[in-house]
Amino acid sequence: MIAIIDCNSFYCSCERLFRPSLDDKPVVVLSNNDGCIVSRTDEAKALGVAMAGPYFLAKPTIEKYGVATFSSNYNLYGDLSWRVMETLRILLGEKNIEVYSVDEAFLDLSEFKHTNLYEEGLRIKNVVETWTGIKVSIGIAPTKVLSKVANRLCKKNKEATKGVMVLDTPAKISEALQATPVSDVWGIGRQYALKLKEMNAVYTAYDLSKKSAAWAHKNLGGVVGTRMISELNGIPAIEVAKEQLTQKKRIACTRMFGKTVSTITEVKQAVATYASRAAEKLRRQGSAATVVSVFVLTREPSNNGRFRHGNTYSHYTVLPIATSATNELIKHAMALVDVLYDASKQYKKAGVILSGFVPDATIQANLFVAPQQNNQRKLMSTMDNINFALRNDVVQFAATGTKRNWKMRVEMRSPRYTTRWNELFEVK
DNA sequence: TCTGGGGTCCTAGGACCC
DNA sequence: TCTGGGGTCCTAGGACCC
Repeated sequence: MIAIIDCNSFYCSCERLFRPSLDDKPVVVLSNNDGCIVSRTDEAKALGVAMAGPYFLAKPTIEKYGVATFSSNYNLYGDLSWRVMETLRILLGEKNIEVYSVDEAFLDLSEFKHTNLYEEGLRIKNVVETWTGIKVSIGIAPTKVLSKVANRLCKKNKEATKGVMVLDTPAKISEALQATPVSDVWGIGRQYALKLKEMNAVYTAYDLSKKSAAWAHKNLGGVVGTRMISELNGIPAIEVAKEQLTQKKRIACTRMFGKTVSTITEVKQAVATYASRAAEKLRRQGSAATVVSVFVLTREPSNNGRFRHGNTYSHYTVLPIATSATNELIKHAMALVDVLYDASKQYKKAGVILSGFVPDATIQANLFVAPQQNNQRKLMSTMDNINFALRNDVVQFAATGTKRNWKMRVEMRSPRYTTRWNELFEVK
């Protein structure tokens, strides 16, 4: 059996941890740039605050009811996420946990064959909540997709389930599938939901489970679809990952600008900053990149009242020799901006994506690089160490600029209680 | 006026090889 | 002269996830 453990309204729960007075009050957390609502509590939901909706639309409701509102504080959430996952590792053993996202993990429960899984779920939930202060819900079933179904239902009915639901018989599974709209199945997104609706006859997860594998292969993205049918029928087709994927295949740093910008200087400063950030992540995982790509997103005039994204323009460079050096990567990224930039346009967003990774060690062993490149490596690691120790990006490349008009807004961020000494929680 | 960011996997189709 | 069939690798694009 497989469990999915999921933190309830995770970002909001993190904020509540340091503001217990908000425990039964509505709370929302905003995305970067204070653009969208990315987390909301049940109380905020009850007031009609839309999930993933733009902040400015929800603002009247939020102000009317005095909903506590926070900008994203990723340092805080990352640290609390680590505490939750560490608790699970202690309880179940590292090899039985797959950390799926910042607030979710799959657990392989095959070692608990002979115990009462509902009781076991309650126990895990209890320990996590006691040790970390973060409330969680647990769904347990024979497959990942079904555990997600269980998790969703137990969240919808916290009182009766006490936050744990086990689907361990065909009858329970069938009942749960009938109570789940097909659009809420893990793996069915907007496009597929629309397609299934147009095709008629598939409204619930149960309806979908009765479709053939061949049908799903044809209509739901090939093997992805056949796996889905198998999983819904209780036959595992998506393994719990045995080893954590620590090496990313692609590293991106992209941001909306705080306001639209139009000069090439501003675009370049932003892109240089993102390249620096991406390069740091790259070095942290011990990789070097052979592909640098840059994209920019423009602001388009008048959208007729309907939201529309601007157009994106992207371009990439394949490097002759892989590198992890910030200055190298910035240099290539700057050349790409020169290609992409159009003075007649206004820009809302830009991003840098690194890919084509090789282990950084191979660079060291390369006899054909000039000796300066090895000095560069020392410079990079010194920079990373200083920035890590002081936690404030004190050492930077000049190309990233000093004024930074384009920097995103974080107007309502709470203190980084657990990761900055000078923002520690204070007790009188 | 104001709509996030960072990933993954899969498929189709083209280029190239023997 | 005959121009098949199977394999690999790459890229772009589409779908999904939280």
